[in-house]
Amino acid sequence: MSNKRVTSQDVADLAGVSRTTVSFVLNNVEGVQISEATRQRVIDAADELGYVPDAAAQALASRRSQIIGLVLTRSPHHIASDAYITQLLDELIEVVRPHRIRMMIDIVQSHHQKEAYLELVRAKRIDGILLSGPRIDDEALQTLADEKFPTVLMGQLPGSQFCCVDIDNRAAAKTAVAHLVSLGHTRIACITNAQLSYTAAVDRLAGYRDALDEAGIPFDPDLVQHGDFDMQSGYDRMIDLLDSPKAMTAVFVASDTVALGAKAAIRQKGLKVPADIALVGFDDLPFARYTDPPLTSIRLPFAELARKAGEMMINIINNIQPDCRQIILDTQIQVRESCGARA
Amino acid sequence: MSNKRVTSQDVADLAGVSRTTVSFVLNNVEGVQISEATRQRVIDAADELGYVPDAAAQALASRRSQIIGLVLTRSPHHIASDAYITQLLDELIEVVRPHRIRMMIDIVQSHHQKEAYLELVRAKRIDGILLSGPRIDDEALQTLADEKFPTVLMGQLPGSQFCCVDIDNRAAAKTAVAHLVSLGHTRIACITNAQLSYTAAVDRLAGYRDALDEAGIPFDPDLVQHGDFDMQSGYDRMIDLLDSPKAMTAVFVASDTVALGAKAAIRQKGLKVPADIALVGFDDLPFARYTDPPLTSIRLPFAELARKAGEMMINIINNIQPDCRQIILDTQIQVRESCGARA
DNA sequence: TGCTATGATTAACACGCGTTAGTAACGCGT
DNA sequence: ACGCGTTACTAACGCGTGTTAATCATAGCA
Repeated sequence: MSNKRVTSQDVADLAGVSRTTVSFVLNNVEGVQISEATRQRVIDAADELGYVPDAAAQALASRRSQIIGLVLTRSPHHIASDAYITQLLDELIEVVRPHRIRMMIDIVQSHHQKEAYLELVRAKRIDGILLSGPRIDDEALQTLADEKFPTVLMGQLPGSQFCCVDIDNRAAAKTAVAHLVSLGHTRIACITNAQLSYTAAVDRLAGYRDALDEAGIPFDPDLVQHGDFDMQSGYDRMIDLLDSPKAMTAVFVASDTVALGAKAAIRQKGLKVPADIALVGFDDLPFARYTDPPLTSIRLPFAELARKAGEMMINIINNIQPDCRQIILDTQIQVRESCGARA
Repeated sequence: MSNKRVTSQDVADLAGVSRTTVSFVLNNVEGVQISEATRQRVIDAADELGYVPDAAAQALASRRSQIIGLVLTRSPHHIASDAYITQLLDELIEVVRPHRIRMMIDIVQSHHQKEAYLELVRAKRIDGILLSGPRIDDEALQTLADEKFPTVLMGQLPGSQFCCVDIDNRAAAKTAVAHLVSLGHTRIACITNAQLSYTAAVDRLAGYRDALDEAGIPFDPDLVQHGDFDMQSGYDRMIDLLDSPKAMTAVFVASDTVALGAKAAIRQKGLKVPADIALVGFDDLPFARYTDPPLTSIRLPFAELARKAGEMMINIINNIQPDCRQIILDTQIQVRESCGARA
């Protein structure tokens, strides 16, 4: 083990300058004049020694950890079935990489104290926090707001002033259900993606009602069930629906993952999609076009969401006021066979 | 913003002791005697002030960042379709959390220089590195070995002395194919999970051949296609197989993700699973039991793999020699309907 | 009274870097 | 000779913690 660590002093010695000069050159500090000759000498020396600044020392001196925390406030159970997280992660890493920033990830379980991620902030371990799936009852969030800690939400928190990136869940859900209406369905059930403590679930359900209202179809609470992120919940809630006395010819499931479970339940009951029950999902996960039949869904621009969130965060950290604090991206319906449009 | 940061000095002042004593108490330093009275005073003071040690300062002084890097050496394209990563991540975080360790994640693209993650090590940003999907041609790995940097591989690198956690891909694949053989199939095709530069792909293909050999079925290279991690590749390769003049009654696809694509292709051709073509996957991803028909697959103990890897890493970092350097976990076949056993 | 053993605490240095304030050298004009 | 600005650099402090070596009080023992 070559345990001889190379410090900026070593670089300074080799280049025949002071440590300060090395710092100036390597960090491209503005407003400081360095002759081209010395600049090159320093760079060459650093290069020759393979100098890499110590992250901890840099963080301590500069008060920047160069790390952004990605916090997922969901139970592990949910995480495992959420395929889109990898998409987010990948895009985020790409966006922040040019800024020499790394991603630290934490998963906050509901049964642990929700303030767990506050420690990341307190210890100055991260420069900013990216929160996916904010919950209304999250008190730690208020603390972040009070301290003006750089925060970007993926998802919305009604009435808050947080920067956030999201889609218009309500409009998207309305589009999905309106599509079913346009195909002649009037008895349309709904399985939400999650409990209503998640704002996205509330909004998607509202969109469902909007579409019904617009079509003059009365809302029937018995046709609404609440999913819980994973496939099993979709299966269970669909069985509930099919076992109920209420008849239906279509189901809007506000999550592809949950929809997959629902589809299995429909099949279990000996019914066919879309002949007996038309199905529309939400998210357009990669598997949606490969299911049998392919699943009609709302395409969610994951990559763009992540990119926008990352860029917003970078701006905030660099004290650049973003032009807008709330970014709402467009979605599009992806019509396949499960809704019966292409039967 | 309450920008008055609480330092250990503040705690010391409040408790009426020196900063050193605070450090001793809060870190439970062994071999140092502190009276119970002062110990409690310090703890109370820290509590009252809401003291959280500065991570950077701690890292600088202790030479431990308390961060473990998870490095995925795959293209983003593959990442996005790999649902299992979230499972790994989640379990890893749980395992290291009690040790007050965090996870930093990086994705190394093949077209970037592979040594990218070496910077994490050089900057002492991480205490250990967890590498998923090691590639044979990765030179940076040798550097890590030379420096005895704490490294754990998820997957194997034949001939290397690295600590690693993996399953017996070959035996598992053999089991899967043997199952098809036991159902009477003799014309069994194979679609690998990836190109053969990935050791797992090589091993699973070998297992396929093992099963054929044992059954006395001649190996036909025309029945082998190479997948590329995602569903599209499965779809394409399956179309290739079905378009070829070779007949087959079963397919072993060495990845559930790829298998999903293959299944779509079979359906596209107007064939039925398992009546016309029996299908067996690999990984047993969450969606496997919800496809139509449910997919027979090899259950991969993701959670346990992650746990073992995490524990191994913790041990190495703490200089505890692990009892064994290479952990190979068992897998089990999960028989469902796609193979025809439960038709 | 001295002298040692021990238990409790601290002064002081180290970690590696960013950064402010300040210096030294060098023209250039009077 | 002096002043003055500009360019090119550096001494020295601070970031907040871990840790070693030293200090101080106390008690036991002759």
